[in-house]
Amino acid sequence: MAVSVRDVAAAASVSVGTVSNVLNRPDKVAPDTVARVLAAIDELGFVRNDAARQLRAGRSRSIGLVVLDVRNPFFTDVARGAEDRAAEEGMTILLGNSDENADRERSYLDLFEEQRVHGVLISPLGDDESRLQRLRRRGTPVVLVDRVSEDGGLSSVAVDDVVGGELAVRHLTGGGRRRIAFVGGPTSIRQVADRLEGARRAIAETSGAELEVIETPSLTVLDGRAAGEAIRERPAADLPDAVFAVNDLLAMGVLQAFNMMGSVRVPDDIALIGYDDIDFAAAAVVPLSSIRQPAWLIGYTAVDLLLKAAAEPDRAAEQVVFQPELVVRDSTGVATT
Amino acid sequence: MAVSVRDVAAAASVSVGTVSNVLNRPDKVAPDTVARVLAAIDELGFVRNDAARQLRAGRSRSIGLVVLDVRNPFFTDVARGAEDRAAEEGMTILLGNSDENADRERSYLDLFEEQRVHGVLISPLGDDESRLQRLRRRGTPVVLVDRVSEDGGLSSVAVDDVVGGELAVRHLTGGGRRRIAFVGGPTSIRQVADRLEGARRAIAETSGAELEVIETPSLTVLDGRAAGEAIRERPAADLPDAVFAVNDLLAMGVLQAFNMMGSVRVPDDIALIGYDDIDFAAAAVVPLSSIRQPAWLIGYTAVDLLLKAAAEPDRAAEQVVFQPELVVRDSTGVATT
DNA sequence: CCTCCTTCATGAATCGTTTCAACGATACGA
DNA sequence: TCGTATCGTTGAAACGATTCATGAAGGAGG
Repeated sequence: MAVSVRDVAAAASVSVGTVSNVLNRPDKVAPDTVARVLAAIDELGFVRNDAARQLRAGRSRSIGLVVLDVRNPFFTDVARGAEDRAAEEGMTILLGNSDENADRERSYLDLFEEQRVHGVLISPLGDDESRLQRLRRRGTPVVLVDRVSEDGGLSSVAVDDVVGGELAVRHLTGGGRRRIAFVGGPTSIRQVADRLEGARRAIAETSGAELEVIETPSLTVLDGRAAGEAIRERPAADLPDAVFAVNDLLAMGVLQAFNMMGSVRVPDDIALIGYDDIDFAAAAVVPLSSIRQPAWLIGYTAVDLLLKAAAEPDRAAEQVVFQPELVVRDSTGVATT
Repeated sequence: MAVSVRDVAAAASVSVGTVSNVLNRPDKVAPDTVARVLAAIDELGFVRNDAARQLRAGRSRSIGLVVLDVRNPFFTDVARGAEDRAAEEGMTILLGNSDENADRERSYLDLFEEQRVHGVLISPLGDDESRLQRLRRRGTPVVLVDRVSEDGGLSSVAVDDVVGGELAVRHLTGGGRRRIAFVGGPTSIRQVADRLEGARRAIAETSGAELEVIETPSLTVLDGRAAGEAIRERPAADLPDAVFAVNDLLAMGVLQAFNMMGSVRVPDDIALIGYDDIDFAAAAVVPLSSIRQPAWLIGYTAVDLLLKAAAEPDRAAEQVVFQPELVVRDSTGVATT
């Protein structure tokens, strides 16, 4: 049933070595031999067996990518960037979705290690890098995505989330807002903690400004909606005058909650800013101000780093940090009433 | 560097065969031998080489899944269902995103075939099943997802899209709407064509009802928004009184366009219904009526069929068809003015 | 005519795991 | 005491592609 190089070799009356050469270094083989082998391949319907290839090569030609949430467009954009860079080298991305769940994260790492992937890109859940360090020691390059290494032991490609948080809140205070609610969580996720830290710094530099933290269980539209509803229910005197949502998904949820009863107007009553600048953000009912991160570029660069690390195993860990950018839209605009 | 069963065997003073048995059939090995081998594995940090395993086994323990759009929550739900069923068998899902692009679809199929995946689940782009038929003839089971096989040659798990289209439009006409716009495309995608067919049938049974088809280049929020804007610009006399969007992403886009200027009220001026019933639908500014499909179950069932087909290669192709369900929310509700 | 290159092709060895026929040891029943 | 199960273990063969040392054939230069 299965057609192997051996069968192709027989059909083309050459040796298996020659078939392999046709496949991998056609220039080293006489043109008419190439043609003959190709014809045999075509006729027999030969398809390379990747497992055998990998076994021989020692490493697979895939790169594992573990993200926190596939449904977040930010991560699909990162994945796309990674895929594009990998494709340039004829490699593939294996996408794993940890869904902010430690067990799932671990099982993907185990899987990738058994697969002898070329390397692992990961947007990790907690702060424990020991598992990743071990992986790296054993010879699998690891690059942190959207997150800086705690102790600099691992390479990373990230955006400065503290600066991002500062940008967001400074924009709000600059627009005259003073009672700011930070919506996001869990704070065990580094990105959340950093953006909060940035928010605090921006608050500290404005007299009279205060920050209220509303922690959410995770970073989805539904959590945002719940948070938004909780805010909406408050007595008017208790309302914040601005909300900084730690990502756009949450922000969209908050916006939906505010809009639902028409009770809270954005930006008139409450200004709203998100983070990530996903496509949906611009297309929201009230176009959403946000902090843009170069998602595609992050993925692209991460693979780049990974390939370099794979080529020179002794290379020191390298940190690439991009700067976030404020994108102003209606949701933090001048009151339109 | 690399630790193999051979090293483990040496460290535990047993044969390689025994190590393999400990890994795969621990009950066939004496308890203290198991312990000794496990200790050696742990000490040496042995990790199975999946490539070698696969090579020996002839097939990988992964299942390839090609979807039209990873960003569509419907497909991530399908993927999740597939993943859950696969996990029950200790298998893995390889997720490929064709992005409605034939080249990408083809390259994923090639990749999966080289990987000797256990089978392929695919939500195919066009109507050409020959590539898939060939794959199947060569021994890789194929199951169509969210789509019925043209000639019954391939197994499939789908939802009756014609019925779904009928349900949607009948609901609109039942609410008194007569000038209905169908938004969706390209019609080369079977799901789109079928839902349109259903819409036409429902129109035919209502006197005075008419259907206008507004074709979109693809099925994204942005396309929906563009279509919505085009409708909004029309003179009032030319407006439809209902829109059936072929999926929720489009519907959300249409809704955003309608809301943006406040010029078109949903459902007062125009009723709107989508398809898929994604989470966002319920959470939209105007909660969206939609046609629910059992996404998770589709994925789960598809893997189930695949596994059966893999177990008995001569099994006849099997078609599973689920029925769609109408979910009524505000967007088609009674006018609230 | 001989030597030295270059170009092509060969086929055995290799990667790491699993499988399976075979075997030694121990126990059991007759 | 002698078969005969049963249990645990062994080690070689196999999976299929790639690599690489080896060598054959042909051409150029002297």
